[in-house]
Amino acid sequence: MDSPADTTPLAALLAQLPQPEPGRRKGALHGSTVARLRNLIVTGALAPGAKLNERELCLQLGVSRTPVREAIKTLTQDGLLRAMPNHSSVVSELDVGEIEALIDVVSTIEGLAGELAAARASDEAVAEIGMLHYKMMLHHTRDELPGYFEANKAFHRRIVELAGNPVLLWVWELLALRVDRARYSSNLWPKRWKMAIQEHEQILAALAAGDAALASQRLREHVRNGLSGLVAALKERGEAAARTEAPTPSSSFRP
Amino acid sequence: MDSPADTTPLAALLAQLPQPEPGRRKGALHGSTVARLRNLIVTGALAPGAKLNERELCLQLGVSRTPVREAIKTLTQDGLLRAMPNHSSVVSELDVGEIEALIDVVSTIEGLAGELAAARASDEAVAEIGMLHYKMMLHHTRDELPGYFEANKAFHRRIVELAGNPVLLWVWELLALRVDRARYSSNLWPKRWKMAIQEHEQILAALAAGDAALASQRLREHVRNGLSGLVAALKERGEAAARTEAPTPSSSFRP
DNA sequence: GTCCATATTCTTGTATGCAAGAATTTTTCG
DNA sequence: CGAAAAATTCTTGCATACAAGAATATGGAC
Repeated sequence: MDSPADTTPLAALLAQLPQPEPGRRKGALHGSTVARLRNLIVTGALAPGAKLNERELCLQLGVSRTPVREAIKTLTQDGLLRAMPNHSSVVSELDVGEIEALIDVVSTIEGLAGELAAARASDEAVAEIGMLHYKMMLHHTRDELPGYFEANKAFHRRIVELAGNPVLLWVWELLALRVDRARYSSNLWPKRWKMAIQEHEQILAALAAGDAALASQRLREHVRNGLSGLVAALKERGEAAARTEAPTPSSSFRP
Repeated sequence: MDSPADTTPLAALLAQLPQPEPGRRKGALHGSTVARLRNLIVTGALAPGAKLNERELCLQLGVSRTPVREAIKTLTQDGLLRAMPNHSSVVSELDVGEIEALIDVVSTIEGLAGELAAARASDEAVAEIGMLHYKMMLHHTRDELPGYFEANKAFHRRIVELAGNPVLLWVWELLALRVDRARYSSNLWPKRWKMAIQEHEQILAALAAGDAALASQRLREHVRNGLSGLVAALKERGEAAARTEAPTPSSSFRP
């Protein structure tokens, strides 16, 4: 029955795909499985709405169902998957409404981070954050989008860390997952990157001056502006896709 | 006599122990196990610092290791447990520092909720929240502490729901877990309950007036006051406990 | 040919087995 | 008698087996 290649295309993929680790120690599978599966979702390799077949994932990831199921549970809690009992888990939809909801929450959280961070910002910390800012600009000049995203995220993260509030950092990281996913889903250079760089510099200035209210306000608005731009880009792209796409049988109506 | 034993000693024990649910349908074990274990932690039946032995928990909860392990993973993500690879999970310490960190975050989140809710508050919604407020007062007059906590939480939750932002509600629920745990750990009537009731009424007034800025500020301060009082009570009690006894943390508890 | 009932297959939920690493006890040597 | 080392036991991490429910295919009646 199991003739070569054709019957099990997954098995072929299996051999090429990155196995967990050759020198796998014992307690490492859960964490790495979560990370790899999360990456598949955040980067869009697993598209929103995709059904997750556990057995298939086991083959893809080269592990048994136990760590896969644990990872699914974890990512469901993080809001990246949706689960219904006795049904396959599904990659949660990335609707614009959720990103709009994110705007208020993330901007508020980062505003708080700026407020707390400004009160504790040493010269060294400000210099470090400034370094991340310049790193981001460097990636921009090189036209390296992933590096740009990464440095931008590090810039924000460092400010949240500087706030010195572990609960705040915890919440921020949960939110950052969804923000990352939204960014990847557009995979576009922010139209307002020039403005963003200016805003970063103003945030740095407020932090350096220890002006909590100003840092808070500027971070809040910077985040709001950035995510709003993202929403606009997604809406644009969504409309473009709707125009060009083949006619869908069921729910086709015109605005 | 329990002579045979060797083959399946657990099976015999399982029959007597409280089963999760007689009419157990298939997909229900994970959720109920999480809920029961979480309850043990939040209420303090599993004390901070207690080590969780999976096999023991299986016996106590009457399920196999799989759902128990899933529940442990879930609660670890929620911050109620701490896990180290190849070691038993431990109920996370409820240190005052974390509650102090919670103050900034929860007050900010609820402040945002108040702001958004005020803009959307219908008369009906305000009336419903007012009802919850009176329910809380009723429980106070009856000296029913759990009911008081519950109604208080419902009051706050309803406002967050009213904000109409699912991400905000998600974050609030995660934070509320930790707040609940802190409250249970004191298990005391708030000293400032009278003030709290006044503040609730002022919040209601701001919501009814649709004054977003005022509702936001009042909620923020109300939450900050309440949690600060909780911290004060815990510090007081911690000092009292340190004076009188040398407690021994243990993993054993009684059903 | 279509629709409904039934049977088969597939997928998830739960339990259990086995091995690696940690904890504990026992043994051995100074 | 004490301490280090070895062995036993215990606990977790991962894999797999089995069962219940859902999805899909098959067959029959109209």
